[in-house]
Parts: sequence; structure tokens; C-alpha cells
Amino acid sequence: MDIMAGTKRTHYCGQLRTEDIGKTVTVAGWVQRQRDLGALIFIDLRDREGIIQLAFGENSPKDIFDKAFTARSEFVLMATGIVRERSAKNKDIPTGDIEIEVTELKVLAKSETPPFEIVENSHTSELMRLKHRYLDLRRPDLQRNILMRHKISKITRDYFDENGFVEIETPILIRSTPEGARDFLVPSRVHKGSFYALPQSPQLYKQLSMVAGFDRYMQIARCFRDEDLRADRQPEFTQIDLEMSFVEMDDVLAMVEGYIHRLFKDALALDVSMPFPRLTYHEVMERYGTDKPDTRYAMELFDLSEIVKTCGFGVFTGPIEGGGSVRGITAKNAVTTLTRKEIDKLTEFVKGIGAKGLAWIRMNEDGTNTSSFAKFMTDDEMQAILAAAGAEAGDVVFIIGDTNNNHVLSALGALRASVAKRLDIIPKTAYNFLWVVQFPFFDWDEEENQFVAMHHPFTAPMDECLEYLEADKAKVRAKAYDLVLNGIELSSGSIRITDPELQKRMFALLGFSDEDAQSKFGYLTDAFKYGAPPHGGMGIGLDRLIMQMLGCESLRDVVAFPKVQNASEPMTECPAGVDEVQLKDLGLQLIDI
RNA sequence: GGCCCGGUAGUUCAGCUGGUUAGAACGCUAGCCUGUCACGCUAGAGGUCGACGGUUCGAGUCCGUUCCGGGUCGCCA
Repeated sequence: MDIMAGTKRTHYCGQLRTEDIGKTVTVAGWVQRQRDLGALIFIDLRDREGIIQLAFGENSPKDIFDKAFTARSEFVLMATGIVRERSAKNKDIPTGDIEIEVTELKVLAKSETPPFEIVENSHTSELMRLKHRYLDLRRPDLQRNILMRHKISKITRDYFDENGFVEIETPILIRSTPEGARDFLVPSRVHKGSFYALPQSPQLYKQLSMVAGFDRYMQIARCFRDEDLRADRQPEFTQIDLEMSFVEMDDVLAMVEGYIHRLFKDALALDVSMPFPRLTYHEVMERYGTDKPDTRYAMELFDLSEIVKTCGFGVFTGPIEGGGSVRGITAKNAVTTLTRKEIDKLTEFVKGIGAKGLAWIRMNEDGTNTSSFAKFMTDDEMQAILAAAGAEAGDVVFIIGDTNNNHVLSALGALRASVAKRLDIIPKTAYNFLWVVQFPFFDWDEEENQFVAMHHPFTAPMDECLEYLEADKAKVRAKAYDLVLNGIELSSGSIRITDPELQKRMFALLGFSDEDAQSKFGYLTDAFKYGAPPHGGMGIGLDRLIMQMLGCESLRDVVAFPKVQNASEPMTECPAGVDEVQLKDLGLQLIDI
């Protein structure tokens, strides 16, 4: 093995160009591939910027040539030589017109044969890749993702700095708040039997920063939730956390729109059109059946309740009499894709998410149609349904009814997304942002049998709802807003309650006793006694944002060292047990579970 | 916690209604090769078929249990 011994790298491999021809350069990197042609050897040397070809031939000193001969994949080399034009050019790579005629070669590290090839678009299983994440991260696509992530963070800090935001680091060891997701707990050695929690978000600290007078706060904050994983959910994730004083909702939205515009411009050279559409919660639920609609395609919901309420079909009239609704969606030009067999699958799918069943009409190309329920309908009723559905030859209409209107909407919303995927009608390159505003303040919790805060208990109700807070909880709307991108909830925020009296009322409505509220959130409500500026903010899911910007399928492609589905990390094999001494120090004892 | 899919060579996969010695490609090793760039040619090595148990004359294949991975529902204020 050689040592650097004072040799300095002069260029990144991937940055050399024809302008560098004739220069003596020193590069360093990993062997992508060695091609031995007998009297000629080529080595593709890779660093984070790309690949350069090293050439060894009849002019090479023998010891250099011999070293090149023994070089294998992923050896770490440092090569000095003269950049020259290639006699045979490679149009496929940016450095394809040049190569380095190597005059000095150091093998800085050898490598065992890697368990998988370091190439773009690896087909290797994710588990294998994650066990050797340091190799996986060498692959050009992940290098690009992580470098882009850095760039996005940089733009983010720049933008908010330019707009007067102060980055404040809030604590990672905090008090457990029993609201929302499960906390990760950290036992205290000094206070045996007591625990810190890892923050689910810096919510309370950022609000206290407003009380403290910093006026505008931001943080690229790590957050933790001990819940099950998904492709777009990790137990630790990063949030661009914001809070602004002396603002109303419009001010926060405008600031975030400006940020998104700047980010897409600087990182992707894309002009995102502003302002983003604003839809009320009620409207998106009625039109898309979800509070995070993907508006890159239409297929909007329609309401058939008026049309079918007097028909003779109990599956439709029953839900309406029970106070629910009958609604549908129309899948355009879907009749060939959505065969009876496919529709059966979709029926199972909606049943799996709580629908009683799925009624359908297939509009054949010849103008006839087949349907699961035509025999229960008069021709006039059928025509009225088709008219309401806007159905034409080639379309497939789906209808769901339920006594619970929310079940109808959410089932159709999920069906809409599933059908769009099957029909492959989602434009890949579009970025459809929209705001969802006027969320309900309260959400009925069927398990707890009581109203809970849909956002969180510090969210301010809309001014016009103050008069009936107690009288009609279901009607109360919040100064809360979500930013949705292509069907993904990117960001969520609100204007906060700063009036201690109002906060007291809200706690009472949420079923907290004074003592409860004081013990859980006393430090916040106490702070508000000493002059809290009106304030509001947002938390933007950085991982999901990057995932969207890079078109990745999984969060794991934009997180350097992610966890797998069972919340473990295959490389370090964490979580792991600890020894008795550590437990004893903490005053902990494990029990059989 | 539920449901669905998967686990065979270093890697990615094939392996039919159970039937001789479990295959391919890439990778790896060695030799040859003066312009390759997914170099080419020749030869070779490499497998407890995730694990355990069962059915059977016989199991990669069937059954049960379990472990691991992916997706999803619940969950995620």
C-alpha cells in the first residue's frame, strides 16, 4: 500500500475537460472498472463528481503499469499524469474526450470484491444495499441525491436568512407530551425513573422563541416519532420548521410560496407558478375525497344522492335515509384496462378500507353498457346517473354509498388514486402545489368517543367561529393550513392561540381539566401571560420534499442512513441490547414481555 | 397487530403436476489480447435452495411454525 506522502489532489475526476489538455494533474478516487487489453490498461477512476479514464501503455514505467495491472474494483488510487485527448472518444460521458496518461500511481487502499456492483440504478435488494450503505452511497444516483439534499438545505438557510429568520437549535431531550404519536423515551441516569422524550417536532420551543422576541425562527430540525414505517415515513425525519411573529395566515403562506419558488428555481431551474391554489378542506373532501389531493389528474367525485334517493335500490337509498350519501367517480377511457377481474380487485380494495361495496358501470365502445346494478334502476334513473357522471363510451363509473358520508368520501378518494395509478394517467413531470385551508378544528375520535384537536391544541380557531365554539364544535374551523404537492402532505401549519383566556376555553373543549392543562402545557400557557406576540408557522417535511423533487419512490433514497420497515438499521444493527451495568446505572430492569 | 408479495451461487433471477449431478447472466480467479470504455476470447472456482419441523421411497418444489425484507391498513396531534 502506498502513502500520499505530500501528494496533493489538483482536480476532481469528473471535472476535467478538454480545456485541461496538456496539464499535469493529480486525481484520486475509486476504481470503477479496469480494462486490461494486454499491452494497454484502462482504469475508470470515480469520485463524487464523476469518472475519468486513466491510461497505461507502452510509455508507462514498468512499476506503474504493474500497479495498474493489479488494480481491482473499488481500490482507492491517486494518479498523477498529463491530460491528453483520446484517440477513441466516448460520447456518453462528460470526460469522454480526454484521459490521463499516468506517470505516477499510488494504491492508497485495496478493496475486497464488493458484495454488489457500484453502478447507477442498482437492482440489488435494498437490504443488501443497506447492510453496506457506505458502498450503496457510492453509487452515482445516491451521490446525486445526497449532494442535492445538501444544496436544498443550503438554499433553505439562505432564503430564510435573507428574510430575517434566525436559526435556533431547540433541545433533543425534552419533556414527553402524551399527545399525538408515540414518543421515543430516553431514561435519565440522574433522575432515576424519569425519562426524556425525543421531540416529535420543536413546536413548543419555537412558540416560546416567539414569546422570547426573536420574531422569526427557523430550524432544519430532526424529529422523532415511534410509529410504524412506510415508504414515505421514517421514525426520524427532518422538518424545515418555521415560526413568525405579528403575522396572519396570508403572510405565512406567502413566505412559504416564496421559498418553494426559490427552491425549485435554484435547485431544479423550474418556475413554479404562484400563488398556489387555495382550496378549503370541505372543497377538497367533496371533490377529491382526501385532504391531500393529487390534482395532476381530474377524476373528481360527484354526488348522486339527489338522483338516487327515490330509486328502488336499497344499496343506494339506505345510506341516504341513514343520513349519508351516494357518490361516484368516472374513470375516462378505462373500459379496456378495468376488466371485470380488475374491478373485482378494486372492490376488494375499497372493502378493505371500510366501504360496504362498489357499484360500477362499464360504458362499452359500441354505446351499450353493463353494470352491477342496472336491473334495480329505471332507464330514466340510469340516464340521470350517467349524465351526472359525465360518462361517455369507454368510461367506467364507480359508485359508493354509506350512511357515513366521510366513509364514502375517503373510500372514493382512495379508489380515485388507485384507479389513476392503474390507468397510468399521472403526469410524471408536473408539480401541482395547493393549499388546503379552513380545516375543522375538532375531529371526532370514534375510539375515544370525544372531540380531539385535528391539528394541535395551540391552533387558533377562525375569528368568525369564536361565537359558537361551545355550541357547535363540529362547525368550528381552524386557522390551519396544509401544503400539498402531488397528493403528498408536504407541510402543515397554523396560526397559534396567544390569548390565555382563549387557550383556556379550547383546553376545556378538548376535555383537559385545568390541572391537566397546567401540568402538560403549563410552561407554554405561563409564558403567554407575559406578552405573547401573535404568531404562526409551519413545518415542511424536508425528506418528502426532496423525494418529490428528485422523483424518488422511497424516503430511503434521500436519507443517507435510513431505517428499514421494522425500524432497525441493518448496517449497525440498531436498536440493540445494552449491558447490565448500563441498565443498573439508569435504575432500569428488563421484564419478560 | 391485520392483509398481500418475496427469500435458490458474491449479485440479479429461472427452476413445470415432487423424480438422476440445482441452471443462466453479471461478478470473481487464471491465461491470451495495443485504443478499450458493459472491451473481447478461453478455461475455472463458486450453492446447508432463509431456519426448524412434518408428509413422502424421494422435497428447492407440498404442509405447519418461525425469522428476515418490501408494500399496505391500523397507527402517524
